[in-house]
Amino acid sequence: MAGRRLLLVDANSLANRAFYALPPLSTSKGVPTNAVYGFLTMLFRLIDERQPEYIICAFDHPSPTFRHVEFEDYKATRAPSPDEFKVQIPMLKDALSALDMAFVELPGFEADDIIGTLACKYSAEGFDVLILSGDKDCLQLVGEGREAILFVRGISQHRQYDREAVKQDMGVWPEQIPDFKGLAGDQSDNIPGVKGVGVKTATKLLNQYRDIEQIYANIDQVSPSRVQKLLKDQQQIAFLSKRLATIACGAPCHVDVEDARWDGPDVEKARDYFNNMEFQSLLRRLDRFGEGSAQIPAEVSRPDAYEVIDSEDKLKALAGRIAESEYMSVYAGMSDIDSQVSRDFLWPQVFGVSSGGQAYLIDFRRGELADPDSYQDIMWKYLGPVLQDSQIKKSGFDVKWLYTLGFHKGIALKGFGFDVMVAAYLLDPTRTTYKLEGLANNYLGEDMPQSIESLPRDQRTGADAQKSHMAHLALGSFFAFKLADKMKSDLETNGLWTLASDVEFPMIEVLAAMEALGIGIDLSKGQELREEFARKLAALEREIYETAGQEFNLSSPKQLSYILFDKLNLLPVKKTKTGYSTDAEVLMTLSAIHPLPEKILDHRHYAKLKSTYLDILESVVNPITGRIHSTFHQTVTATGRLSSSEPNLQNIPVRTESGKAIREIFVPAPGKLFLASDYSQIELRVMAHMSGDDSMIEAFRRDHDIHKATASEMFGVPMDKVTPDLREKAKAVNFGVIYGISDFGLARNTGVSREEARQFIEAYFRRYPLVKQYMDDMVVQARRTGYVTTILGRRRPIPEINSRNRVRRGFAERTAINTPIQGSAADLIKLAMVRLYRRIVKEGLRSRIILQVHDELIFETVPEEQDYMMQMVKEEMEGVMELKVPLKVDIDVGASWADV
DNA sequence: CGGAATAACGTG
DNA sequence: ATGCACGTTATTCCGC
Repeated sequence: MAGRRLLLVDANSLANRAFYALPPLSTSKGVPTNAVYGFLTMLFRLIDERQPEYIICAFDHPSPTFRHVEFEDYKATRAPSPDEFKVQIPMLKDALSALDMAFVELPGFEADDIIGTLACKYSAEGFDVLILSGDKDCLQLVGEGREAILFVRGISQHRQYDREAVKQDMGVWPEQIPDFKGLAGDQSDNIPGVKGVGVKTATKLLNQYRDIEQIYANIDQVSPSRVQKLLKDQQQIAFLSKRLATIACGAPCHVDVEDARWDGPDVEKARDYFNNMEFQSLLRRLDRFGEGSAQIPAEVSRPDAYEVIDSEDKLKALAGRIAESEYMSVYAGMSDIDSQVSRDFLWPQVFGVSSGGQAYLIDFRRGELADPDSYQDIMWKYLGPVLQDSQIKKSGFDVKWLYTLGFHKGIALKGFGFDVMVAAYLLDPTRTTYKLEGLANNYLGEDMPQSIESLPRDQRTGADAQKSHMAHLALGSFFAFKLADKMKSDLETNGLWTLASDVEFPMIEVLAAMEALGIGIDLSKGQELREEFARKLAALEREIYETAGQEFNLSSPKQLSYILFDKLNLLPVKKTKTGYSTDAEVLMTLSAIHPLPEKILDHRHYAKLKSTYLDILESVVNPITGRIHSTFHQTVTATGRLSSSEPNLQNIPVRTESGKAIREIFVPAPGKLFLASDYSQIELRVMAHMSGDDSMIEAFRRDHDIHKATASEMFGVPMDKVTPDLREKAKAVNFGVIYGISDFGLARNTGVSREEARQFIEAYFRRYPLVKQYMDDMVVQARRTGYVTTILGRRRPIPEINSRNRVRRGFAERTAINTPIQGSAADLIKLAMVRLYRRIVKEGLRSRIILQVHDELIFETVPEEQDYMMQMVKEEMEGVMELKVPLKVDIDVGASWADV
């Protein structure tokens, strides 16, 4: 039985998180407000979700704590808070007063201690205690009747912790955390810990012995002996560290919980306060407090709280209800695990729809609708009109799939204004998966019924799994609806709403259209080429076996390694994790002293092209359309680029002759043409713009060959005296700079000495000083805010930027330099695609976008539109945004992909 | 036998 | 230690 809910808030840590997670918001008079605003946003979110009856906010007291008395260096490594933060603490207390919320502070104690004391006391009295904080310190308080909720990654996501979750995350149980810090220390609080004992050792020890006391009681059995000695030598420090890390549960803090009962804000006072602080969105939210959670029926979170639609009558009635409510949310998951629906363009047989606060499961697998030949017609007959009615506002999860199905039927869906999957990607493009259940947990703190895919293989059969999956699909539409509401405000607070509504959401339809149309393929030409490659490979294989003196598996690096380095005694060039490397670079080096490596390279080249692009042709050609329908993924890359798969059409060969032969297989439909348009040097142009470097901007404005111009600058020679060799070197530096290169990397790539490479880079930055400045700025921005942004405000978190590990930090720094460049280029081409798509639709053109390859668009067009398209596409792409440098687009038309 | 890890290589 | 972002292939390895 659930007790009364008490929410304990670590106000300082939450405000601190808000301060660093949000941009420096301020009132029109310049008073900083981001910490207060973020704090309230997070608090309100929790109140919405958990509806606590009692709320107490705890503040750190500015006086020294008992920990400072015991250990004067406590928290000594911590930088003092900036003034912009400090001034917001009193403001925050005013805010709480205005909201009629209780808060406490206590001389000599930190907020943690107050929370610990109250948490222990009231959980013992039968309250359900919820601890809200911005850092992990509070996790040690989790236990029977005490849960913690931590905000992670900015202010938009949070995670709830019970005992199990703490163990999973930290490796030890909550009550062991002080022991853990006693051993491993805590850099952020300057708790020393036992020197020489790290996270791993501490976890191991504590899983073996319950706590530090037990460890020392059995100290002679502790192994290895190195650890035993460290522990013996530093016993005092270990115990001191544990005391410092232990949150007090006996602070002299006397709060009567009844004084902390919270029945909602004093709306008048709160309105005045929010007006003063210019918190527009919170003002709007204020009105919602009165309504409570009435808009969301409580029973919908029960797995059976949905209505099954399994007859034509019910479907008809549902369509009517949707039309009346003017709002719907859709969630189509796989109806079963091995379903081929995506490949055959069939509407799923089971899917969830939600409208007017009610969840529905439309089920075409049983009852009178269960006819595989007609169910789609029935589906479109009743739902087609609502899906095409732009007046009925829609949201959903992974809407692109539905768009694709619609397009395949020749139907254009209308009214979709929000996609939860894409929104989640914008809020955090570095997630590995975007599954609805994970998002519901992270952003709403709610658990969904499990989908069949999320169950282990051996549990996927059976009635329970089916039941759960059906509930997942039906309620999924409702969770998508709730998430859309929540995420919209998250997007707004993070400055991502324009990007979402102007680019990414409209992009969904563009991609769906591309996928549905696909690209034409000359299968017989493909088979010919495949046979030709097979013949070449067979010949090479014979030669190789002869040269090597034996047969072996050519595609096994391990066996090749034996041949090269053991049998032929060639000298290894570099190592991999498991042995000697045989990659192209190594083979290139070795080809100077032996004939075999070059043949291997040749073989690898043909083998790669044949297996990756030719052997799979039949399996990826759709039997109905006869074309290849790749999937374009909008939520995969960390930078904002698209990716493509099944097959990947973004890495079709182009650099070699035999590679180009593969491009000839891709052909326009009869009577049509390909038109290709690519941005010239878009990343360098973006870098010139963002850095504001005059010399580089000037070079682009004069339309100079940029690598030549760079060579001229770097080597101090006139443009007409730049040799091809100097140009190549400058080109390598130009590319290297975009990636955050080192002298070592440049040397390895160009073949010059490291010292020479260092001089190149130095010369480069001397001539383009603002480029250097820009790179430094990106790293600083990442360090300060934890993320970097692109031209349209797309964000990428860079969590490792402050890592103590040099290698990780190095990667993070290069990522911080590269992402704004690569990501801004992605922004620009996506915006251009949306505009081009709209123009094509509006002007009724017969041309279509069929592919995007990062800086290049491929269209299928007709001869009558060729001239217009060439001019129009160029104009839209070059004019997509006014930068400090012109954008330049090259356009070509041809009868195959190889021709353009 | 199936899945994960590894090495290699195609593209921008 | 050592240049960014991806997806696909074949082999090898591990555990059932």
